[in-house]
Amino acid sequence: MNAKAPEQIAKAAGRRYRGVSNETRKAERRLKLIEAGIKVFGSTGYHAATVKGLCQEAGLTERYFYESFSNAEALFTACYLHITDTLREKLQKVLLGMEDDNLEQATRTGLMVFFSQFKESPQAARILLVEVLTVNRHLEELSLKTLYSFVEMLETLAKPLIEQRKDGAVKGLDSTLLASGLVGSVLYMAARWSLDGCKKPVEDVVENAMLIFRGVGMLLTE
Amino acid sequence: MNAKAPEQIAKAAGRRYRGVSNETRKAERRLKLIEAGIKVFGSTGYHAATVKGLCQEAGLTERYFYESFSNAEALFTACYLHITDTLREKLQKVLLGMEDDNLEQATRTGLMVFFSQFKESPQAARILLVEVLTVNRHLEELSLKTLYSFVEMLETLAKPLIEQRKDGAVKGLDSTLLASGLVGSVLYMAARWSLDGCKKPVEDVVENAMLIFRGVGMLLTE
DNA sequence: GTAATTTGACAATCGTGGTTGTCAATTTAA
DNA sequence: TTAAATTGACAACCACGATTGTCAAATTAC
Repeated sequence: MNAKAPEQIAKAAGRRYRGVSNETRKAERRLKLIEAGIKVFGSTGYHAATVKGLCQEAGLTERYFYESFSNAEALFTACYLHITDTLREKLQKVLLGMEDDNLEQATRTGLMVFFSQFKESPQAARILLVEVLTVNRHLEELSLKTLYSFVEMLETLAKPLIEQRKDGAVKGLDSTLLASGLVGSVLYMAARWSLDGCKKPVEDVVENAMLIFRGVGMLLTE
Repeated sequence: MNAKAPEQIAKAAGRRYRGVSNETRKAERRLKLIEAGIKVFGSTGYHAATVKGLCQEAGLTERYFYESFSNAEALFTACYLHITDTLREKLQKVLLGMEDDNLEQATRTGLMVFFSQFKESPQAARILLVEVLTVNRHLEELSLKTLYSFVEMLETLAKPLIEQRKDGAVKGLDSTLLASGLVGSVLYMAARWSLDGCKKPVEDVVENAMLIFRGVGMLLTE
């Protein structure tokens, strides 16, 4: 008996309030909570956050917290996905318009996007890099998968270079390991930059990062 | 009235038990707790750890926990310092015997020490890199200082290279930023390696890391 | 041997925060 | 206008773990 009479369906859909539909209101609240989550989790840290505090930051009460999320972990997960999706989208957008043969320019652009996003929201950066590792096993694994997806982007970009080296001229070369190293270098440069208040212009930071990428590229090609 | 009669001093010193002195027993318990802390904090994470659990792992009861540490944070701090001190010692020992002019060899040796330690105790690695950032502000700052001290080691090693570049041929070069990037690359390679069960021989991992270092070195010298 | 010290096990207390429940005020649909 | 839905504020309940306290068994000093 799951079928419902028309008026029951209408009832389930809820009524408009302040001019907005039920679903829209709910979605707005959810988004507010995610934004508050990024702010709170990213500044005081996941484990110092409380449901009450998250609600206060979002300007909502507990009732609406549990409407959208079953607990703080669930909200955190939503925040994390929100951040990675946004970043991935931005990266893909700029990389799609790139020429295949201009690896240097593609790299530079990708780095620019990353560091800009980082400067824009250090809280998001902290969630992305640190907090996610300390919430639970599930999120730790998710983070590894995500990191890996970025590593793969890098490997795809650099594929031409590595192919040339299939002859084994660099003994024991492990492209995944290498790409992980490059990703790590970017993250730590961003961390240092952030600690110093992001004073140095993004362009300069990118140039320093490019030094590392170019160095590796040079060793792989010559 | 802080002066004590001789017998009171003797009393304060405690009596021997199972053949060991008071202070020694206390020190042994402290060490046991630190070792248990590294194991527990490094596997289940700082925030999932409980005092009872730490005591159980150490084979001691709460009484002795509070004898040496006022709370879990205090134990964590002691664990962290234990790890960094050990690592720093090891690094300094191998680097002291190095020739000044053989930068490549010094770097390789340093990396070897680091990756070996990492393989030996992934728990220590986790504490060093992740957990420390999520305990409290104080430890976060301590971690930054520590990281910075390693960055400085690197900068000192590489000083000759960077001096050559004082002429500004590399625009906007920032040695601290660059060194942070290199440290980050090492850490992330270690993380990836660890995730894959540390199957690949340390030597190979070091070679891949050397690729990044050598690349940077090359760009800085030529 | 005996009293004092040390240890081990564990109960008792207490504070914090997650989750649920209540009620009055606001807004809507009719 | 009026009943129903929605919202906001906040109290109530509950679970968990930190810290302290108690007591008996083991060990020592004399």
